[in-house]
Amino acid sequence: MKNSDTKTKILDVAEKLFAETGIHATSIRQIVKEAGVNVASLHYHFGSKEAVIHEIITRRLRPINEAKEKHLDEIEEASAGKPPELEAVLRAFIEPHIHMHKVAGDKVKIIMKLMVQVEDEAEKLKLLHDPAMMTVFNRYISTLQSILPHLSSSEVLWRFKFMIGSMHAIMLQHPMPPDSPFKNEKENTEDIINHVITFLKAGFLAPASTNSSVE
Amino acid sequence: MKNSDTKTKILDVAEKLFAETGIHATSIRQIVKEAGVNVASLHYHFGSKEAVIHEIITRRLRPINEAKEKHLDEIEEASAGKPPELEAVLRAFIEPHIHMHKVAGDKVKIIMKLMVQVEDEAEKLKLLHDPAMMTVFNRYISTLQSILPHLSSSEVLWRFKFMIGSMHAIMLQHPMPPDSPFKNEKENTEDIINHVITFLKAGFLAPASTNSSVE
DNA sequence: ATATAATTCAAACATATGTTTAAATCAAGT
DNA sequence: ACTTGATTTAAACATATGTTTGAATTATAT
Repeated sequence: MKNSDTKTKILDVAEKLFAETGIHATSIRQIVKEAGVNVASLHYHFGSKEAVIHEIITRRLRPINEAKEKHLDEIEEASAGKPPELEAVLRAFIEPHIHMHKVAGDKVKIIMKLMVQVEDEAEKLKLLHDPAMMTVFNRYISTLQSILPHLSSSEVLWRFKFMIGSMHAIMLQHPMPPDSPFKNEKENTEDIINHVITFLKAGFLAPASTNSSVE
Repeated sequence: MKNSDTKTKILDVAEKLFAETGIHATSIRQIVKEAGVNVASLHYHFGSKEAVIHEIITRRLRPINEAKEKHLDEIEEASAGKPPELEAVLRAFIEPHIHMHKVAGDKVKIIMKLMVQVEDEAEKLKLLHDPAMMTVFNRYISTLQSILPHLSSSEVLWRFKFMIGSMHAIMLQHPMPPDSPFKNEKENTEDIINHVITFLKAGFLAPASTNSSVE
């Protein structure tokens, strides 16, 4: 079927160009040229450039969310009613991202950037409010709360956000300047996961922060 | 002096519009219209739209970096040769950001987004490699390493990056959907700082993560 | 008051953009 | 072979974009 051939070719090329040049700096003409298809063909299949962006993001995010959900299912089943291990929950949440990062390489970088940019754009694409994604988020937050009952729900949510921020830090690969004495050696995926899990586990297990307003 | 009047007016309006509509979705015609100045006046003062973006970012980032540097100077002086307290170092790094967040409000949001977007754009603006900023970064990393000598320099750098990611999480204010049962109550600045400091302190104090490569 | 420089302005420039049109080509079923 | 619907194509469309021009205006200093 030529149909899906053209569609996936457009998505693949667009994703690559977005990652290289940036989303707005990439025109649909560049995309169709490198993909070897006609400009009207893109509109025929997707309807608009925005729809292409949307599809690129969801295509990557969907399997991540499914993996996250599946992992949490397994963990909950294994722990049989009792709150599961914190580390297991953190790994379940983080590994799908890092794994995708490993498979898709720098393309993931643009996904994260796209999400930031998309949030920027008057929220025309409400990907971040995607119900499937939010359902998974809420499940994880609930589980974390059950593991850490002494923390207020607000504090659990903050720590959850810090976790996402840390993951972004990994995937965006904030650059250090070439002349900086501090560099990350080339580490394998497992090492990076260990780094972040160690850091986050300690962070989540920290005692409740003092509240300035009460007393 | 009219000069600085027009310049700052352009910067103020541009910053506001970028924050509302996004950087690429905002044209210089919108900017000059709302600022009440002529389109050529913008080019006269700044030379290009890119230069405006650059100036908006540096204008906000400069005082933050200066505060960070000043705080670290004070801490080092007070500790007199010995490694300073971890919490003091973390507060010195984070408070200037949060404080600016308090003063500039949602405008800060766009600064963070701008930095992500700018990094996107073929790195024409190399703000993230700004020497002043990197010097401060390196000083903080060195100080953290001296406090945590048992950690490899690579692990210190990772935790430093996780800290930046957590700060981004605060400033970008990752939205939760309106119907989510999990929300952050309206908390004051001090509470948020306490949340993140508690989290980060525990994370930095975590033992070294196990390395998968050496046995 | 006059000369010089800085600034503002309306208008035009050049072009890159996302999108649409309508004809041509291809695929599949009868 | 013929018909129908899906797909691809070249070309045109409409317009929004950042930028530049050159004259007009304003500020500054002699």
